[in-house]
Amino acid sequence: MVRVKVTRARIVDRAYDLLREQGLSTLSMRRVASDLGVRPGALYYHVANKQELLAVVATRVLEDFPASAADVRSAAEAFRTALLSVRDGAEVVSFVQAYRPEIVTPTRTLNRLFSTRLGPRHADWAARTVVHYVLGFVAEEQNRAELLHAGLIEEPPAEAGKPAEAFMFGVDAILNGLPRPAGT
Amino acid sequence: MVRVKVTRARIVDRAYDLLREQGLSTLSMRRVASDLGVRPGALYYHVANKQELLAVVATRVLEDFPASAADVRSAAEAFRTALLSVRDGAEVVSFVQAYRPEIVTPTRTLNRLFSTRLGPRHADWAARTVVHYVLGFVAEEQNRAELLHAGLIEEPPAEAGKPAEAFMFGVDAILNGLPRPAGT
DNA sequence: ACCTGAACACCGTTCAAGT
DNA sequence: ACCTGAACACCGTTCAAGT
Repeated sequence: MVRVKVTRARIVDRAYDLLREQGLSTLSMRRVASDLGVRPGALYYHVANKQELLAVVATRVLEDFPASAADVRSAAEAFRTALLSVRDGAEVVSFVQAYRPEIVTPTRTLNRLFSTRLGPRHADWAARTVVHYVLGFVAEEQNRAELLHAGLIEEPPAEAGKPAEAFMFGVDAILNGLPRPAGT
Repeated sequence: MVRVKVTRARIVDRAYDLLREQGLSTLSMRRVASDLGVRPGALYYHVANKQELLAVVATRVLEDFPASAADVRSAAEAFRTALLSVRDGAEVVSFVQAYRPEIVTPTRTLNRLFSTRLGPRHADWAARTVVHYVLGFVAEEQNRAELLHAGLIEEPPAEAGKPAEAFMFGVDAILNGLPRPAGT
């Protein structure tokens, strides 16, 4: 690559593109550095470490998530879409959620949506339930895609076809319970 | 360590103990080898690669999950307990779920439990919803614990105190819907 | 202020050669 | 059959020294 001036913004740009196109396994500090035509140590003048870089990248992954989603179903769907816009998006966001929870903006949006009908404690739990479900669902989708891409597996995603339908089934379950409810 | 004969079983034992005590970041092929007093390459005579090893370790993590859970709530709780019995348990199982889904036995147990009141398609989706939720929930718990242990974070788990209660709130939501239901 | 050079302490995996 | 020696192609991070 061309070796222009290295800036924090260019580091993040390159890291984001690397993640989008090649996935988490190719997103290394050394690779970002060499793509920018610079030695690995140079990056540490602009970012504290890899985790901080990942946190900023996660922010970008979630940046076109509509903060003003009208309802929980569409918020969940938009969250999944944002995660799928990048390879290994769920894994990155999942990690960042532990490291810097405030970066996972869908949690706040969901919290607000639930607050209209639940108390603060339950709204918080409900928001986190949806977030955990979405991250778990998409993580499996993407992990399988990566393994398939790496040739370490060959089956198509189990029952294939309609992951969007299976996904929404889970969201609806959280909201309204499973079809034909019955306790325990 | 003592350098007895290396066997597949001893490799798995050491890997499992390493995971339990030190977490995924210390579980390396080289570390397992040196603990067994052997060169890294020797392991590859007994296991194909690290992923296969992780799959076997995941089996052990889930081995005291009671296959005969009586209801979904206690199955979910037992699943979470099994994941928590080892550091980074959720991350390992989450990966293995994409690599070898059949190893994640709670999916089958849940499927069976749901089959008594749902058709096969919905029972499958319902089981996967619970599995995704549990993996997402525990992954956050454990990631935060690891970051805290590494000194990369210092807050206690957000609202602390009762993760078990928050966890069950989510399980109950999936089963019966949120408190005071209301579509979308 | 910003970057290089060079090191430190690691990875997973392969494979000829030894026993 | 099982393991060593040694390599290949990597990691993240630090830090004196240069400009």
